[in-house]
Amino acid sequence: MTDKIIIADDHPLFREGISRIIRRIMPGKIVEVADADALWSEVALQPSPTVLILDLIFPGFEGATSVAKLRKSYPRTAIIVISMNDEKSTANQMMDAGANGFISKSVAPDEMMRAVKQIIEGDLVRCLSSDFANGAVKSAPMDDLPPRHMDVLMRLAQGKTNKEIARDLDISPFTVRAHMSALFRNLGVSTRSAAVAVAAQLGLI
Amino acid sequence: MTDKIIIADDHPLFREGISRIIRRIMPGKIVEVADADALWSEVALQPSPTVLILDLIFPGFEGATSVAKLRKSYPRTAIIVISMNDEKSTANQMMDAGANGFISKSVAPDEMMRAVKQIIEGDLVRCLSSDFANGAVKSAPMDDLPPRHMDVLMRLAQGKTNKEIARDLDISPFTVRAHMSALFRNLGVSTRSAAVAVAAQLGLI
DNA sequence: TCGCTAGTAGGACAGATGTACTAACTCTCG
DNA sequence: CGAGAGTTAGTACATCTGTCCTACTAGCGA
Repeated sequence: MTDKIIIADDHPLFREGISRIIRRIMPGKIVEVADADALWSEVALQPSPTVLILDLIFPGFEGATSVAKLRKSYPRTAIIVISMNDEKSTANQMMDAGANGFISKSVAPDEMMRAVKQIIEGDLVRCLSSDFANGAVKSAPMDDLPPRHMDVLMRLAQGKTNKEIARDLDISPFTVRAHMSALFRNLGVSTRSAAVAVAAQLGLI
Repeated sequence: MTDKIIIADDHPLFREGISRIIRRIMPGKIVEVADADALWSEVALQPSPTVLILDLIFPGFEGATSVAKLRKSYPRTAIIVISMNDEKSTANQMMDAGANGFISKSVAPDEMMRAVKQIIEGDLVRCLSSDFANGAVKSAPMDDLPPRHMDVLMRLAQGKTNKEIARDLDISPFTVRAHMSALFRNLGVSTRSAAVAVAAQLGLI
C-alpha cells in the first residue's frame, strides 16, 4: 500500500518545499491542503494519513487543541507541526498535545529533512533554529563535486546531449562521456534522468 | 553582465522556492541572505542588485523605513516585498515607501512567478491572495497532463528506463515509448533529461 | 454518428547512451 | 619521489532512445 501524507499550510511555496522534502525521504500520495476545512475533510477520508504536517498558524487551525483532536482520531499517525514560531515553549506545548515533532521554518532544508525523517522513523524531534549556531546561509550539499562534473551536470540538467555539452565546453564528446560516467558513479545513479532528478533534489538546478 | 539578485528571507525553504522561481524567469547571480545585517553588507557591495526580494518580517528589518532607505540607495533596483501579510494597506504602505511590488506568500507559485516577472519588466504590481477568488489549493501548472503521462514522468524522474517503467505500470515498453514521445511533445522537450529538468522546475518532483 | 482524445501495441531505423577497457598529462599531498 | 585524483581522448560493444509509421479500442461531446 502507498502511504498517505497530508501537508496543511496556507503558503503554496512552503507546501511545495515541504512536499519536495517528503518526496525525497518517502514515497506516497501527498495531499496538500490550504485551510482547516480542507484539512478536516481530508483526514475524514480513508485511509487515515501516515504523516500529517501542519502549519501551526493557518486559517481555522487552533494550535494545541486541534493537534490533540487529531492525535485522538489518529493514534498511529506521525503528526509534525511546522511553524514560523521558533520558541521552545511552543514546541513543548505541541509535543504535549500529541505531536511527534515540532520543526521551525527557520531551519535549513536539509535539517528539516533530517528531522522529518527521524520523526517518520518513530522518534520525537524538536528542531529549532536556536538549536543550531548557524547564522549564515547553509551551503548546498555536493559543492565537492569536481568542477568539470558540475559543468556537465548543469548542461545535462538542461537536457543537452553529450555532443552538445562537448561543443559547450569545447572538449571531445568522448571526454564528456567519461565525465558523465564518473558523475554517475559520484551520484550513485546510472541514467541521465536519475542524475537530473538528484541534481534537482539537491537544489542544483 | 550578469544580474545580481538578492533574496532576503529568514526561512530557508522559502528562499529556496523564491530562488527557483527567479531562476525560471531570469538568469543571474542569486544571493541569499537570512538577516538584515547580511542584507546591509550585501547591498553595500558592487555591483548594486538588479532585483531585491525582501521578506517584510525578518530579523532586523524595519518595514517601510528600510524599504525607503533601500530605494534611496538603489533608485534603479526592482524592490519586491514578499510577506505573510495579506492586507492591501500593508501593500500600499510598501509601494509608497518605494517598493516596485508587493506579493503575499499566500498566492500560488505560478501567480508569484507571474508577478515577479511583471515587476522585473518594470510594472508596479500588488499581488494578494484576496485578489484571487481561490480558497482552494491551486493546482500545479500541469495537472492537465494526461494521467498516464504523469505516471511515466514520475518514473522518468526516478531515472527509470522505459523497460522498468513498463514493468511498473504493467504495460508494454512500446506503449511507454509512445507515452514518452507524447509527453515530450507536451513539455516541449526532446530528451528525457530535459523532461526531468522541466518537471523539477514545475515542482512535480 | 462523427470526430477527437487517450491508451494500447508493434515495426523499422538512426542515433545516443553507458560500460569497460587503455593511455596520456597535470596537479597536489604525503 | 610516488600515489592518487582530475582531465583529456580514444576504441569496442551492447543496449537504449526517440521518431515516424500503422492499427485497434474505449469514451466523450457535438
